[in-house]
Amino acid sequence: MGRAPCCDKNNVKRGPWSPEEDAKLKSYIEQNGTGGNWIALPPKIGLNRCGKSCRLRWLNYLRPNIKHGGFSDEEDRIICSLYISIGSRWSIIAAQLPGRTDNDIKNYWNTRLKKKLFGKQRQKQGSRKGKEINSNMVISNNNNNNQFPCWPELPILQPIPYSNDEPRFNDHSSIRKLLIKLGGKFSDEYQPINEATNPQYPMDNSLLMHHNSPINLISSAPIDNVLANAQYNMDRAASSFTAELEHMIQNNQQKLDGLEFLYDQDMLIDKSASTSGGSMDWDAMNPFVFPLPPINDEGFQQGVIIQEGAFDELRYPMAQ
DNA sequence: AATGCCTGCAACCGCACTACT
DNA sequence: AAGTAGTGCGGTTGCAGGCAT
Repeated sequence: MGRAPCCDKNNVKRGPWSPEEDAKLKSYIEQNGTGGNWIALPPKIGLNRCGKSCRLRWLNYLRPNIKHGGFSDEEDRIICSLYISIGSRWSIIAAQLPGRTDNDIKNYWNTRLKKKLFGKQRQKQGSRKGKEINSNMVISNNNNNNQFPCWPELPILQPIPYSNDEPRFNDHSSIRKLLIKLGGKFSDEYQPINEATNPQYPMDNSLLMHHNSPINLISSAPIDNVLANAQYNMDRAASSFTAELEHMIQNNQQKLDGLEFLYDQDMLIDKSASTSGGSMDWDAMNPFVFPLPPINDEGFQQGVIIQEGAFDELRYPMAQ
């Protein structure tokens, strides 16, 4: 027995919103707020819409300070970096991009960035083609031990002016709380790297075990330290991303220029072994568990490092 | 000009989580 | 503790417009 639907789908309007509906919803929320109950909202306004639909319309389109389209290079870079690190957690990625919605970013990634990344983009010469996106991409030269990509410094976000009664995640503290809320993927308190030896070190077990291959996070090996320091569970994101990446790599005999770091590390994708069609061995996937920077009270102060030039192919897909 | 394909985006769907009773 | 309602989220779908043939 499934749960009761939130509304009678046969008796609510669906599909695109009319300007009149938009105006009603916007006007009401601006004056009265959501009242904390989206389900109860449509009848109050006289809208024959599902509450969820109203919420979505407001969040993705009507609320103030929403930006549509025109993603900047910096935003591209942040999206790519965050996707590589945390996967398709669009709400978290959106929290790093003021004015952007998770839906927008998701669409942008699925329709453009992903294709650019893997060279499938049609050679459509838009105005953005010639832009450089590498200016802030740096490789951590002092990270000799593991050559892990790390995060470029992300901009300190200014809160979006917003006065309604919904919780927002534009400040880093809220983001941090949100991340913690996401099932312990981040520890409640950042602990320095040397606390990796602490047996109480918080870590989701699913990161430790995969395919019955235990990963010793307590080891003194630098890579383990890095993993331990990551403090978050990457199993889902890594699985989806690496599966996708594996597929792409299989279909691109040529190395992905600029993404050599995905190949060059000792433990990276074993291309010969990855042709089985099955899932990758977790040990081989570990390199994709890029350490997300510890989230401290200042928010993301450290960033993923994307090798300089790593996203040239985003801009200049493999010419055919 | 007509047709079919492709792309981008808005909106929907269903599940998971949380709060409340 | 269990059930229910509301919310948030990621994945998917459907459609309109652009493009290629």
